Amino acid sequence: MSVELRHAILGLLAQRPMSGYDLGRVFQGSVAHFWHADLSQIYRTLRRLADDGAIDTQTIPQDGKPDRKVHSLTEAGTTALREWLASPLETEQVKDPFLARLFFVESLGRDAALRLLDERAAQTEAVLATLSAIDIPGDSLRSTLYAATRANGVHHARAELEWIQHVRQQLDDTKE
Amino acid sequence: MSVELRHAILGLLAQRPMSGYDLGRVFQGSVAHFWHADLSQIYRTLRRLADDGAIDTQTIPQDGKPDRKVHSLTEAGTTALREWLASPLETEQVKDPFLARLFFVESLGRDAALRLLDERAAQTEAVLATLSAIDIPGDSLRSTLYAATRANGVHHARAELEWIQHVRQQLDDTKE
DNA sequence: CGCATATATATGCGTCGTCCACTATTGGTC
DNA sequence: GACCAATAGTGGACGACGCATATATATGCG
Repeated sequence: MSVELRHAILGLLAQRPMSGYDLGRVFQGSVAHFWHADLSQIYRTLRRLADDGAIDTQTIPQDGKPDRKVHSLTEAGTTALREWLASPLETEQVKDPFLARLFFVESLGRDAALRLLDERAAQTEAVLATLSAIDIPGDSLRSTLYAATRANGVHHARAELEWIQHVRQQLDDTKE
Repeated sequence: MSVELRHAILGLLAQRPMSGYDLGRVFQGSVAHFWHADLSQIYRTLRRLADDGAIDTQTIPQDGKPDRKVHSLTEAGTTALREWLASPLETEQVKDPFLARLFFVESLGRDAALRLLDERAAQTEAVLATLSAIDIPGDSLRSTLYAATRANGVHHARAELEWIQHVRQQLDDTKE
């Protein structure tokens, strides 16, 4: 729930100072499998972080392009990040559009449910391929944890495929 | 993304006509493992569905309590539901606060990461216990699909626990 | 030459969603 | 008797978010 983008930005800036545009590329790239954010939202959040004194901004003039504003954590920002990291885990409120659809597809009958599962299986295979493609080098703590976030997706994708097989069997036993 | 609460409400009303308050209890209860919604949001969405002519409202006077407004699908509502169910699956944009935390907890060191995993494991065990507790009776298509939505949570909870074990081992091999 | 794309930041609009408060009554607990 | 929860619905405030658009320039493609 509570203002996660703020924390994600603090976390990224703790790793290295960056501009809003840089953050946008990171959210589109390396961390896209666990977080994403719109550029306009990033800039708005950066402004609020600056207002709260959590980040320092250094303006680097460039010719041709607009000024680069490189943001880095202040002491207050570092403290805020640590507080978030140390706070107890909230139980996440689930919203799973696919499961909702599977549940409600009942009104279209068994075959529609099976087709939906096929579609989901294909989608999951694609995700699995994407996540497996990259092998993360290095044995630093950071790269180990980064690899872990990707491995999480792999484990869940496999679980999803196994579950789909399970449901297919259940549906085969269901008359109608 | 796109206006899922509308569709979830259409789906529930297709199963049986209900009041907004009833919907609230369903979102807090039987479907809470894949969707939830605030009462005020439910009432607002019902109003918009009524404006769009997707639902019919029958007011049933009660003594003592406010009138019950029982909503049911119109033909237009049924069509809208079917269209949603038949539309192609969108690839869901992931936002996983836990994975974000795990990635950024790097700045607190290896022990903090291990503690976070412990917390997650406990949380996941609790979810697993809740989901496993209920055995769904019946072999109708609806109850099979409902059981499937719960089984999904079980499969993923187990995958999460396996993944945690995997990450613990990786961290043991990581110096620092 | 025009058009698309990348770099870089920012504003505005509208929706969605959460929290809180309020109305009104019945029934149960301390 | 006072307080709280459940039933049933309504309304406001506010934040988070996504999409479109604006600005300004450089490079590359056909």
